[in-house]
Amino acid sequence: MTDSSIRVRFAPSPTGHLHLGGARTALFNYLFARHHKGTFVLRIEDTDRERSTKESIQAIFDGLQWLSIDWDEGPFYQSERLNKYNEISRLLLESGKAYRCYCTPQDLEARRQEAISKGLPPKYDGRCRLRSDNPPDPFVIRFKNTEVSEIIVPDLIRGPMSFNGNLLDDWVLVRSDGYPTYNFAVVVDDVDMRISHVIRGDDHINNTPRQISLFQALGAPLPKFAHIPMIHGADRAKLSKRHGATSVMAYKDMGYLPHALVNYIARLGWSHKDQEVFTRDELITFFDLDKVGSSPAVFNMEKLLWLNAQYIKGTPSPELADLVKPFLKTIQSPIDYLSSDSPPGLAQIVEVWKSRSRTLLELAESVHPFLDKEFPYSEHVLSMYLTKQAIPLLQSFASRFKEIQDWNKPSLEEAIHETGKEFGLKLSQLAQPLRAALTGQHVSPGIYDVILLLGRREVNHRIQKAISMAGGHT
RNA sequence: GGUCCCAUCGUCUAGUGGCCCAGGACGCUGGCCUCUCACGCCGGAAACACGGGUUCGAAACCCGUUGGGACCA
Repeated sequence: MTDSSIRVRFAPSPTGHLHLGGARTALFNYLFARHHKGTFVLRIEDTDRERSTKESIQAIFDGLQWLSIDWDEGPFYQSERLNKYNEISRLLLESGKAYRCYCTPQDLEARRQEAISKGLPPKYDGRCRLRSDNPPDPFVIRFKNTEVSEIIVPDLIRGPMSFNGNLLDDWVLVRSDGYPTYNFAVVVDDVDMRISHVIRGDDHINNTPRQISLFQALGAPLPKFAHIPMIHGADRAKLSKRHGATSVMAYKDMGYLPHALVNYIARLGWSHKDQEVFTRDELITFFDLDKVGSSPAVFNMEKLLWLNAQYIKGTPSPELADLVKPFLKTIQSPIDYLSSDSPPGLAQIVEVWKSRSRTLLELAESVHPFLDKEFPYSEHVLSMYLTKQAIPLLQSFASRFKEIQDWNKPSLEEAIHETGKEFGLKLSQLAQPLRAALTGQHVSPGIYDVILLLGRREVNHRIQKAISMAGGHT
């Protein structure tokens, strides 16, 4: 059941990757459509032949798909709708609402400079308006703008915005190569696709008065406008490449979960009471334009990281194991287990690490020593724990572990406890050298988890190796 | 330069004239938990850009200033 009156669109130009700002615009359109049971249209604005690429179109699809932002109609390509624009421009020409202009770019530029030097606004003077001849020279088609003193842009987010109508000129609808200009194609399509709400970045605000006058010339009903604020970098300028990763897919590669990213960008400019974490259904249920703010937001990686950690913790370990697989480093020397030790599954290893990882990349890094006999020892571990003094302790662990019949937590606890008694050391003084020997790091999950995961044979190997490293170190 | 937009803790935000000497979240920080590190839990520091109005009352409404941003060229 869709309410046919609500129709929105996401209309990216395929001139690069899908960036965070675009993704959020897409998301807001998507959420608005889903919330109101309307229709979400995807339209590719590829009339800029120089800059539009097939790769960019694919990048948009990939990004939206990864974020699970699906659309109902399209993708429509403006490059395939040239006939439509021609038809409309011909209609406009015939009804006298547009005219051919034969002024050359050079003339225009000269007149523009002149106007600027006289302190006048550099608008087209309309000199071709009255031309009735139709020479075979190149021409553009201009909109015959009817001057009004004021144009009001009604906006759902900011309220009415007032523009000085005298500053609008007879702008170009169709270029000399027959291609529509951005403002022309947008309006033709929004009318044709019966778009009810135009939700887009506020970098389009200044285009809106022109578009409104075209809607009116076309006798089409005005859609409702909602200009959402930009996402800025830390320097408060519009997010761009120099702010680092802005491509949605870069976040995939960095080990972010798509729902965490969606959750994060949803909360940039929009809020629902004090809630921070939302399921997709909650987003759809709670989202509406009246809760979208009007001031720009600064992108903050720390908060995204926190949200991602929340989502990682909340993901069932078997599922997380599948997600982390593409991030796993190549295993040089797989751990071999005794037949009595059942090799742990990736999910079990992930389980003990997921509250300690903020990204899948971190998770993969952490998990690696549990899959590979080859793992690095940190400097800190080498100098602090794998020293000559640690050798007797490690030897004691080795021999006590050898005695253990059933390789389980109670037996291990007892063995470690006995070792502690022997050396007069507390658990905290025992666990660190052992952890160092077993993982090469001074932080890890609980020591019993580590021991159980590695299995009897590997634990013994690692202790022996640590002993020899300690002997050769100092 | 012109046009337009924006302005609550460092950051994301709640706040729609009295519930606000401003609430939540990230980050920072003190503590608890504890074999380490996380997680979790409890606490803390931290903001209404400024100046005028309007009003019995202003973070909220109006005007101006300042600051930031976007678009156009």
